Amino acid sequence: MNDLAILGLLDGQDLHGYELRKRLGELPGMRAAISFGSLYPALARLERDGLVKAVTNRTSPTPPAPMSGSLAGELAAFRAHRRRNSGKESRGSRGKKVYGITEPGRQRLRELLVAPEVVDDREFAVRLAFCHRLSPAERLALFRERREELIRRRDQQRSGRTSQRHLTTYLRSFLERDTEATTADLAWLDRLIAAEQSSATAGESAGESAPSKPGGER
Amino acid sequence: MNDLAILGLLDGQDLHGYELRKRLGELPGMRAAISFGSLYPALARLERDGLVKAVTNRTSPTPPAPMSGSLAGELAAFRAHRRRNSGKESRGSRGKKVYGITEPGRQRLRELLVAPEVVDDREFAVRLAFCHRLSPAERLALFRERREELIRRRDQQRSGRTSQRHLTTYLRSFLERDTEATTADLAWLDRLIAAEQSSATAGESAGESAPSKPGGER
DNA sequence: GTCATCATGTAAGCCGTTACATGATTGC
DNA sequence: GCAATCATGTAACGGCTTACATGATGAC
Repeated sequence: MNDLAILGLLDGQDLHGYELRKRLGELPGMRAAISFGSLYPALARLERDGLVKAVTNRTSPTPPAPMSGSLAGELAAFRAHRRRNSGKESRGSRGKKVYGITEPGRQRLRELLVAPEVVDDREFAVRLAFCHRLSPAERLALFRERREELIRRRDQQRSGRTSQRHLTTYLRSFLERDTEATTADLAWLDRLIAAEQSSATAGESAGESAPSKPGGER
Repeated sequence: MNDLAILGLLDGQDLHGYELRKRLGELPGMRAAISFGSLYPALARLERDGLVKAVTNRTSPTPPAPMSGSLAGELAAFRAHRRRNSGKESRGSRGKKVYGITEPGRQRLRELLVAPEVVDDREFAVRLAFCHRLSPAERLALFRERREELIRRRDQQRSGRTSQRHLTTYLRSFLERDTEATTADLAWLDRLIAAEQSSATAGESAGESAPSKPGGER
């Protein structure tokens, strides 16, 4: 799941590890940000496999940081950089190691997005965050797979409630709420699928498969 | 979390590992049953620490298995048992190792139930399954802690939605549904807390702290 | 007598965490 | 200069999974 999230974020823009971790934490389904002890080795592995590569720290298309006019700081960093080693390696102007996704990385991202179902709810949330990289058909398949998982779960809850031996009131109440939540999730998913289908049909007649988003990428 | 679930289940009745695993899987919040490679070492550790102990396989107060009148089987098992070693060790009539909780184990269970908050949703579900072992005050504290966590989460969702950069429609839609779910969870929890408080008050006036269970003393 | 299931364990390996070590940058 | 924060890593450790090994029981 971490690989998926890392590649997904880097597909949007180049980032260095420290920043990447913050974004990872903001992603829905990634409640707690992963630790550096996990992130850096993961990045190293991805780089080794050629899925990401370190790039020079040219200003990103959409600079996320305030970049608060610290010209003096930039210059000092530049001097420091030259002091250490002049231009060798792909480290940015501040010693930050900025990563970008490669073409094999993008391919891998799509693979991970369409990979066989997983039961984990958080995994679905992460996939959803990057599913705009999929084709309409693949996206629909992802949604339908999720739908089947939720239906499976709801049925299990229903059958389980009757077969269950002596439940406490607390647990019974919880299970009711749980079923309710699953039902609501299912309704939401159905709306999502319906919207997707109609936009796919619209795209068909228009000759393009663009989601209903103005100013979409590309 | 596994320790909590194991101790909680054993507090209800004596069980052997194989059966325990099945029950663990049925517990809400324990979507996938843990593996044997995790369970047996855990049980060994708990036994070493004196929190559970192996007991002889006397018939449980509430026999869960069909116990389908296999008298011949029982006898054969008894013979097999005698063949191997006569009465040494606390193994039941079939080689099954049936565990029961000890007094220190019960104490540990209560410790785990009231232990400081965790963000994991599944952990709360497991605690809820066994919270009837807590005093009304402790239970209320558990609920309130959970409530604060949910409120924290909802506020974060609200602030996050505005600060978030370029969200895809998919993610935006998901976040809306997520907030909705959190709100509904919160409402449910509030009902639970209200019910708990009224039953506590009722118990107070009656001189006892009994939950609202029919058949309880006045 | 053989196969599925019940039942208990061990070993190797993956993946993630905490703790530690190091150094640059910036504000005061 | 000093502290806080940014930034990158390594090492030790823990927990869980898969795969493997073993054997009893019960159905046919």
